[in-house]
Amino acid sequence: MTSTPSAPPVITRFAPSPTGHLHIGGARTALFCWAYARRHNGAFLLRIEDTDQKRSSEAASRGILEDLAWLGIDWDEGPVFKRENADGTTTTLGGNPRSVGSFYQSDRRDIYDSYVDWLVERDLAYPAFDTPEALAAMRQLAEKEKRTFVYRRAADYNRDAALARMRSGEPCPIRFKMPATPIDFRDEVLGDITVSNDELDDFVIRKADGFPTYHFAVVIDDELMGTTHIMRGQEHLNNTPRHVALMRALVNQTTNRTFRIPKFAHLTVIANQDNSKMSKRDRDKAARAKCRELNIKTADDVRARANARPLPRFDALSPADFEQWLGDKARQLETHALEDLASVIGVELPEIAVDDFRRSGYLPDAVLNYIALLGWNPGEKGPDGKDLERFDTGYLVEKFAFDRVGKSASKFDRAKLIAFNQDAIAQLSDEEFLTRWAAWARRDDVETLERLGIERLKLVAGAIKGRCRTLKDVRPLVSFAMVDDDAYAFNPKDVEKHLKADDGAGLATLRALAPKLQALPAFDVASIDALLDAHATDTGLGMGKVAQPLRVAVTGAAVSPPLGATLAILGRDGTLARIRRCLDTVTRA
RNA sequence: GGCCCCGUCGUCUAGCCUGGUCCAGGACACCACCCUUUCACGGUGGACACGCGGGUUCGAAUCCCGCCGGGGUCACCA
Repeated sequence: MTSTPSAPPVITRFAPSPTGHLHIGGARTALFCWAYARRHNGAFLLRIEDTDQKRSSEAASRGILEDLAWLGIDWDEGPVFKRENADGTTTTLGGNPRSVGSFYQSDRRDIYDSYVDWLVERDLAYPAFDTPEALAAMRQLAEKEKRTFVYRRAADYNRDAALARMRSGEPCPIRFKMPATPIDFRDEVLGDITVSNDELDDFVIRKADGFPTYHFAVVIDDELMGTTHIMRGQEHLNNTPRHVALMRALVNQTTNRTFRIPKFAHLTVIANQDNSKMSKRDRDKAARAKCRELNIKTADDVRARANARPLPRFDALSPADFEQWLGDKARQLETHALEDLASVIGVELPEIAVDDFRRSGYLPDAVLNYIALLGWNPGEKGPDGKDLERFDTGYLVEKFAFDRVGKSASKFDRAKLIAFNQDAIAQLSDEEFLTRWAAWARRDDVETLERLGIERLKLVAGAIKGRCRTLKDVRPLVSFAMVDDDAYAFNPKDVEKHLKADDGAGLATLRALAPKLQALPAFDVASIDALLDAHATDTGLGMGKVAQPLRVAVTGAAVSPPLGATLAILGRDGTLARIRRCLDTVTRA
C-alpha cells in the first residue's frame, strides 16, 4: 500500500471538470461514490479536473461545490467549502487530512511533469511534432479504409532529434508509447473486458500547452490520492484500457512500487425520453424551437410579446446576441436570460443540471432518491409487499453495492421525479415545509415571499403543502391573494354557474354569509370551516352550494385551495371587501 | 464504419447467475369508477412488456448461437 497505514479502507472520488453546473448524471455518479465510501467506512474525495484552460472556470468549480452541498453529498477530502445548514450551523466540507492535495489539477502540474519526465527518460513516452493537418490527414485515411485511427510513433522517428527539439523549448505534446499487448481489466458492473492493442494508440499525456491530459492526470492523481474504487460514466469505458496501460508502466516515486490498479465501475448513461443524451444545451434547444414555432426572429419580437412586463435579464442581452443565438445551435444563453425568455414564450425548460432542479423547486431528498433508482435497485420488498422504492440516503448507504447496479442505459422520467417530489413535500411538517419554501423563495420567488409574507403563508401551509408538486407551485396556488382586492377578474363561466344561476342563489348565499363572517370571533381556518359547515347544514343547501359561490366571489374562479385556507389568507377585511365587490359587480351586470 | 457495452410494460425496474412457484410482480404516467365544497390527496379496478429466429430441455424471460435494434467511443475535451 502506498498510503499511510491510517488510510481508509475504501477511497472513492468524484472528479468533475468545472465547465458548468453539476449535471444530473454527474450527481448520480457522485451519489454512488459517496454511498460506497460511506458503506465501507471509507473516504469520499472531490477533485476538480481543470486541466482544460479554455473551458474551466472558477465560478463553475464553486457552482459544483454548491450543488453537491445542496444535495447533501458531503466530501471528506477536497476543496474546502462551508455549508450553511438549515438550523443555522455551518459544516465544513473537504480538507486535506492525508496531505494528498491540492485537489485542483491545475495546481499539480509539477507532479505530472516529474512523471512525464520519468516516462520520457525511459522512452515509455515521447515528444511528437505532428502538425494538426498531418494528424487530420491520417484520420481521414483511416476513415476511408474503415479502420480505427490509431496513432503510432513513426518507424523513422528520431528520438534524439525529437528530444533535442523538445529541450530547446519547442512546444509539443508528449505521447505515451502504448505497449503491444492487449489490455484486460475487470469492471465491477460490466464484468471482464479485453481490448486489443490495435485499438489503442499512443495517446497524448501532456498537451503542447504544458497541461496534462485528462488520461494522465487522472491516473497520477488516483494513485497519489489512494483511490481504491473508480466509479464514473460509461463514456469513460473506452478510456480505461489506456489508463490501465499507464498504471502498469508507472512507478510511484515515493514508494517505488508500481501503480495499483483500482477497481472500476462504469455507470450507464442517462438519456432523455427521445434517447438523446441529456445535455445542458437541451434548454436552449427547447427555447429555440419554441421561438421558431412562434416565428420570433428578433429581440423586439420577444419584447412585444412580453407586454411591457420587465425582463431585466433578457434585456441585458444585446439584440445581436439574441439573434445569433437563434441561429446557432452551439450557443447558450445565460441562465436567467433564458428563463425570462421562456416565461414570455411559454416553454418549460427541461431541467438538466442539479441547479436547474433546485431552482425549479425540487427537494434534494427527492432528487437523490430518484437518481439512485436510475441504474440501481435495492431489490427488496417494503412492508406492504411492494418493491421498495422510497428511501433516504441512510438506506442507500446501508444497501449500496455494485452487484445491483444495472448495465443498461436509463431514460430520465421527469414525471416520476415529480411524483417523488410531491410525496416528499407532502411528508414535510408544516414548519419544515415553510422553512424549505422560504429558503427557496429567497432566491427564486422573492415576489411571492414579499407580497404574502411568511406569516400569512403559515395560516395555510397545511392546505397548500399537499397540493405542491414542486416548491414553485406555491405561487399559482396563492396567486389569487397576490392581487389587490379589487383587481382580480371574474371568470364569466364560473360567475354564471355558481352566482347567477337559479335566480342568483349564489348571490343570496353571499349576502347571508357576509355578516356571519364579519361576526366570526377568530378568522382562522378552523373557525371559517366550522362556520361554513354550519351554514350549509342549517340552510340545507349543502356544501357545494355554499362553498362554490364564495370561492368564485373571492378569487374570481371556481378553483382554489380549500375555502378555509383561501379566506384565511385573504383575511377578514380582504374577504369582506371581495364579497362586497362581487355583489356590486355581478349584480349590476 | 471499427471497437466496446446493452436489450422485460410508454418509462424506471423485480425476476435471469442457481431453468418449473411468471398465462411475468412493483412504481410513475395513462383510463374508468368511488370519495369529495373546487383543485388536489386517497381508495378500487383496468389497459400495457420478456426485440426476432433458431437450438438445448419434459419445461426457457431465465442457458447457447445467429440476427435485429439501441447506446458509448474513436481529440493536444474531460
